[in-house]
Amino acid sequence: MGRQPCCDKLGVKKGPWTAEEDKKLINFILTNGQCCWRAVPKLAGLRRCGKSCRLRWTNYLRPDLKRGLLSETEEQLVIDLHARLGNRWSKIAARLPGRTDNEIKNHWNTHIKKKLVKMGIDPVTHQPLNKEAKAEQTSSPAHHSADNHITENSSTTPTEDSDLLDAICNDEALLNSLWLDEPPLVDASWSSIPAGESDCNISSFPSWDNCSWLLDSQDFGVNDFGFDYLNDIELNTMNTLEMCDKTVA
DNA sequence: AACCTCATCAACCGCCGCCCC
DNA sequence: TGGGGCGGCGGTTGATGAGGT
Repeated sequence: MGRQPCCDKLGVKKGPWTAEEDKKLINFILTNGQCCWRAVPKLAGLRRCGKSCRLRWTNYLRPDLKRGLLSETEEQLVIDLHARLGNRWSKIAARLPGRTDNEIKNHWNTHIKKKLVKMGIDPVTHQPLNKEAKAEQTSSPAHHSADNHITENSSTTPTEDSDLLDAICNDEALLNSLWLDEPPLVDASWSSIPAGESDCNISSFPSWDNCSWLLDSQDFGVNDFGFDYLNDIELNTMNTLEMCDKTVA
């Protein structure tokens, strides 16, 4: 029936990734860049599906990922974007540098949904759950009521956060662009590497000269520390650096 | 200490749309 | 132009840990 599976199921490993597999995948992408995910498992020596490799990389190993809970500003932004875009997690994630669609989706399902219900807002429609809201429904778009509720219930939000959110929410050009396939509005993490620091042969990546920290500290994203830390790490990771260099060479 | 329940999140599955031939 | 291949997306699952009894 239907289409063929994305990869040969025989001999394809599933389940959680091991550190060894992560290393192989990182090394391969450092060397070759992101290309032809289907071929990656074979070339990288992994018994994994190409999709699995892509997912592992984009959701966990990518160096520009933030880890940890979403900040209040990010959460508010997710709520507002969801009110306008619905479950288009990738579109929403594109507006939150360092966050993945999977992460946002998970956070939505585990935290924000409950939060909204607690606030009396339907997380699907962003309309008030009580009936008196029905009149309002006819006169105002979904995002307006959601905005109002969120604003009313976020008295603890710092002023600058509100300003940022307002600026984003009121920027019609930005919102319109969400429907287009424009590049992210803000994604400094890939472009913040000062010129000259990157000797890497992967032009679209930030500097990977000091990448080997990743092999030992994969549970953290670059943004947990800021890029400056890379220089400090360099001194402490010379041994693993050598390993990385050998692999690249 | 042992068991149970719930929450979290990494990973998988299947569908869709784009691109190329 | 349509069929196949591939990447990407969103929904869902299941392993694991935390908290409660």
